[in-house]
Amino acid sequence: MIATPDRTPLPREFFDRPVLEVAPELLGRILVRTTPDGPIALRLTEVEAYDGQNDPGSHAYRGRTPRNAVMFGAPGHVYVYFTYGMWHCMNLVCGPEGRAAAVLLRAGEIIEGAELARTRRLSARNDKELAKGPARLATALDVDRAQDGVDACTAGDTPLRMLTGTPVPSDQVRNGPRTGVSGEGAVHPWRFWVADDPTVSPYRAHVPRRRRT
DNA sequence: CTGATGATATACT
DNA sequence: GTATATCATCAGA
Repeated sequence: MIATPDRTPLPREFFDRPVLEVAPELLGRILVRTTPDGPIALRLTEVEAYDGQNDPGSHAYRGRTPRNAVMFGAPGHVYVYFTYGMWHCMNLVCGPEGRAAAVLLRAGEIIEGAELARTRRLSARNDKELAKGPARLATALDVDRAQDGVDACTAGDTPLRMLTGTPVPSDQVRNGPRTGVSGEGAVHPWRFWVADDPTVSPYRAHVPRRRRT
């Protein structure tokens, strides 16, 4: 039989721990996005850990900027960045204030509100592709810089909330190098995903782009 | 299936 | 000026 997912919000203490502990435990949790048209719920299947303290791959590695300021704040808040001139990606801040660690939400399964997600993901050929990739996930959930800094742990009228869901047993968690990360940051196997899950994004090693003519 | 390309904000040299 | 925590689309095998 299939257990009913726990709809209790994740407490802030869950996020106030080392990011490498939090990241694998986020798999199987449920992210709820409240929109004017109704809720969209996503079961997380793939994440990556970024640690601003020691990690050259992290946006916070070289210090605070207007873009990454939320990473330096309290755990359990949402950090959203805009990249490649077109896309948004969504993170959850971990560790104590000042630590600047976060988990990038890379992929998931839409378990509620798929009809709303489809209207924002017209190029998706099936529902497994709705949130297969970090920018696709943010697009499907209608997340952009307007949600930067939102608290995902409060019970009020928040646009985004993390619920307990059904944690994935550790023997079902796989890990490997992070996608698209270059240099020394690429050696860390800090990408975590659910074994054999069809909504996990394909791995792509980082390739520097040749410059335009 | 693979590889090339354009879209161009943000941070950095 | 160059690189990037990406994706959609196209050409070709």
